[in-house]
Amino acid sequence: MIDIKILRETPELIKESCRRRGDAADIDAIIELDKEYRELVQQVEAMRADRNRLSKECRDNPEAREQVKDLKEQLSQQEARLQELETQVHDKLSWLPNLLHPAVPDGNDDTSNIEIRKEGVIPEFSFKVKDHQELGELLDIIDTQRGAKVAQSGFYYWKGKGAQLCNAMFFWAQMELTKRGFTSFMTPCAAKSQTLYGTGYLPFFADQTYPIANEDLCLIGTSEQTLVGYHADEILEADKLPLSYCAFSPCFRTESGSYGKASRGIFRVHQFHKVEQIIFCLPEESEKYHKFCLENEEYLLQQLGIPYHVVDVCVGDMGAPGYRKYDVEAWFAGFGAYREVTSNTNLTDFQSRRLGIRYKDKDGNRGYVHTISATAVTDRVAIAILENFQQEDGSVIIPEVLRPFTGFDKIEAPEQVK
RNA sequence: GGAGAGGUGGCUGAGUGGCUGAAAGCACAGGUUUGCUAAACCUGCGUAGGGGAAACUCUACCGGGGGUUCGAAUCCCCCCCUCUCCGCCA
Repeated sequence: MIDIKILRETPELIKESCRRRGDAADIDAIIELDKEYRELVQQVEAMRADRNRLSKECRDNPEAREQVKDLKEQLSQQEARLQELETQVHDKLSWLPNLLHPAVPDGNDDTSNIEIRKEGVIPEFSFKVKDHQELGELLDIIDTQRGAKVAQSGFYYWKGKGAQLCNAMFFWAQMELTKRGFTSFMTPCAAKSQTLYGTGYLPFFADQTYPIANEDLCLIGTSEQTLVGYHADEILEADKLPLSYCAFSPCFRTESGSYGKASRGIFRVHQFHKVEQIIFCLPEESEKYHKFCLENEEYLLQQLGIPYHVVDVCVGDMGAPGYRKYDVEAWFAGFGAYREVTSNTNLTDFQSRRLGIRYKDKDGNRGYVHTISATAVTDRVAIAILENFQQEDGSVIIPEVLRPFTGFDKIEAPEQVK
């Protein structure tokens, strides 16, 4: 949610952000509505003051009662109009995207993202590489057929050593994050619409969510929703900040409108799994912690031995709630390209304002905290492991850091292939 | 699923029609006392919005919504949530 004061005092900031994002919101119309609202508020409050004053006289002066009755009738009409205006302004404000960091690149889609750095050595193979779908079938560790049979196309099974690999990776990532000061969570996998609204998923990504029939609940699209919502309507002690939380959860997304986009294998699916990093911090520190989360993402990939590059995400590829975003794209030998595995967004006060998450310092100063939302690892990282560490016979070498958790160092190819 | 209890400020908790934006305690902030810590005592202390240079003042808020009334935390209706007990169950 944009601070309405910015709208009143420096609307050009918001216009500029909307212009760069290609958002056609009519800012002047909102300002007009707000102006009308504020004028009416003054009127209504003056009338209420009169009403209250007269009411106090009523006990001793029965004549005042008639006056108050008249006044109340006028007042209720104005109050109805006021309510209407308030709702309109609020609805329009809900749709406004966040401001933009000045350095965010222009552009309409991911082709305009700017590579910041490249790490790791891209593996070379002396044989024809397989993609994860092929490997998954060959090794009997990914089953999309039965995922579709049991649930729907877009759902899948990890099986055997594939499942063990994922469990190991997700557990390891959480251990690494707790070493870096994160508190681990397991969260609800459903959240009410208010929580989704507060985190900015509604109204912007309404078509991406799975609602639960007959309930005011949706399956979570990410544990960001439940972790950020955790502190809704709370005032946090400034000297306890930052709060760093991580969680493992399934993530459910309808992916409506993205059919055909790199749909082979399990790269884009209706349910994936993720370890998430969330930080609540003071506004002046959000850039620092935004970078901190990026360091964590990179550290994890480095430890796994996966080559990647970091991109500065352009306006067109960034969601409305984002102020600045870095994506990490890992190398996928099967695709022969870098593809997104993690993303890291500084949401500034966009979520905290909607959710009412504030801080208070020793001097009694209050404000809205900033939130950072960043991926740590997802199934896609496991896919990158399969594709990058495959051997000629289709077997896959497990990264060393995961071996204490998998209990094996290789996913063997079946006998007939050898 | 059945039965009961309850939702008041950062927390605990009074409060059944106007003097209650809300007692008291805790916590917190400032001060006095003190060799240090502790304790004691005094003072202050809800949130949001509007007006004002300020003092101050106005409006709203006691789970949410509606109603009765000149006036509601308090009375009525609907909804939501939490807790306890019973049943069922991972």
